[in-house]
Amino acid sequence: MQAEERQQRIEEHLQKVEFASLDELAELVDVSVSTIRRDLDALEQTGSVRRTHGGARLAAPRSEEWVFSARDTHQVEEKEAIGAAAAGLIAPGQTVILDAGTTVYHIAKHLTDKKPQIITNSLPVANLLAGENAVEVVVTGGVVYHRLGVLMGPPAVEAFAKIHADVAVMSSSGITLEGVTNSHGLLIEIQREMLRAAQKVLLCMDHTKLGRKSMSPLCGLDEIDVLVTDSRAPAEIVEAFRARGLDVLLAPPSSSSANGK
Amino acid sequence: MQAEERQQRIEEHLQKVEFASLDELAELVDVSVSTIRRDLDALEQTGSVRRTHGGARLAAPRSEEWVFSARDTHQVEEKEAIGAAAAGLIAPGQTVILDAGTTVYHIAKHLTDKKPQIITNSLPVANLLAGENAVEVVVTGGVVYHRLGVLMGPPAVEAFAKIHADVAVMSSSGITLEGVTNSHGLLIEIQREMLRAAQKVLLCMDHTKLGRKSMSPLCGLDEIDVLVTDSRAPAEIVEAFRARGLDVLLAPPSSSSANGK
DNA sequence: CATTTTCTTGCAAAATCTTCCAAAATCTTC
DNA sequence: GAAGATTTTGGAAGATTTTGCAAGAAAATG
Repeated sequence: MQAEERQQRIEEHLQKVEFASLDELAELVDVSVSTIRRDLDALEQTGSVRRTHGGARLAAPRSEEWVFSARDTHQVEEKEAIGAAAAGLIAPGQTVILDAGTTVYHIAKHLTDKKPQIITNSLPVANLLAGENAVEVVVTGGVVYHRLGVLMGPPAVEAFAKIHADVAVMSSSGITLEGVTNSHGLLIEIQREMLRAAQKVLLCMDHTKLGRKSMSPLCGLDEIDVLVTDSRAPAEIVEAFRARGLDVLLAPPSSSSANGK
Repeated sequence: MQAEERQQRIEEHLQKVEFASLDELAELVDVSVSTIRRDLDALEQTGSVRRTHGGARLAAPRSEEWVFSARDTHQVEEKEAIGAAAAGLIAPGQTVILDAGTTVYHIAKHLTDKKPQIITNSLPVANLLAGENAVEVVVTGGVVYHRLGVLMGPPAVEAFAKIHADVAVMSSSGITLEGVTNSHGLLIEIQREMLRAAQKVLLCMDHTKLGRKSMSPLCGLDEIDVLVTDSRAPAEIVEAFRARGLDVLLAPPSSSSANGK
């Protein structure tokens, strides 16, 4: 069996079981544990799998960007770094649209100093910022989509249709040279209104989303002003985007963090 | 089993039972108590779990982290009792308007069995019910009022103006024979629309609010269908309301309570 | 205040990781 | 095809981490 085939099988297996031990994987593809170690190292480089002691776990179960959970453990460091970097692009007092999605949630945490006016359709974000009284939060109406905490439906669309904002901070589940795509079709309409309402658009996504294409097309690259991603983004993809005139900001690994074990 | 998988299982278990002893957890994942201790320390670092003597509990039991829960140390038992009693007046599948305010929040907790459709302008309520997928939650738009998590302003008013509901569950800060009053002037307009939209109106308030009058008049007694209060309500006031044709429901002290402490 | 339970700390055994090397497989080049 | 170079694989030795246990400290219980 080829190395690639093996790694693909490992990845597929992890899709099912979420966690697996080295022995389990070694038996699955019938090679030694040493080889499994090397395969997992390779898979970790691409970001799809994370090593643990004695085994490995899936880096991103499901199409997680929209599955909101306070204890989201996937690419947390990257998202934190993206959050800090993206917040640096917001000027104090600006009117900011915040999309739903876990990456944007991390950005929201860094915005309190800027005393912004926030408009959002994300319950978790509204929740997070509602306690800060330096921040004015406007929530769109809509039906709550279970698990995600996103407000959807006509009221949400209309709310964005009526307003104007300085910046929109958005995320999606894929971007290629052909444009930006999102896995969640029902959100597309709302996101289009966000794009329209904002003067400047920041698209924030961790490196695993680069080069990926998902179900529904959202917009072209020309509608994005800055793509904010983390420093593990493959250099050639970043270059390709830059060549197309897209401004790409690579968030440096969190040096600010103090919680490093 | 890997450390990470173990910790995830512990967390999931705590999601269900809220509290667990060390022995219970040790048996669940089949390791020694020492290891459980270390796992819990790790989980506590991430903030998802809180250690106690002899066990652990969920760090954030639901999202009670709302600011208002801090001031909500008053008449909690009464509010719980009112919550259970008022929930009994709601039929399965009904469309229910939920007001903001701590008393109504307690009612929301008892509604999940009824599979209702909820319309609310309260972020804490939306938050609480967003996780339940038997419940459909519609949120009005609006500006978040700090501390309370209420959505206010024209979008909130309009949202209620456009709809119709079977029941409105409301609260206010005072009721006398002259009518219902509320201390928060900005909410009055929204509450008037709730009254108008609903076919049946439940007014829920603990006994300390009876006979009190506060700043802004909201409506007359004839617009209320049932007043739900706790059993410590003064008998003569209750009689007076009943004499005026108002239906008064006295919630019995919570016999159901098992969460001592 | 005595008893029981739980917590901390230190340590040794077990499991796992890293690094290195030789055998096997694959690829070049002729 | 064959000889040599390169890559991949499996395994072993030593370093590192994790685990379970035990003794004394601290806390809860009545």
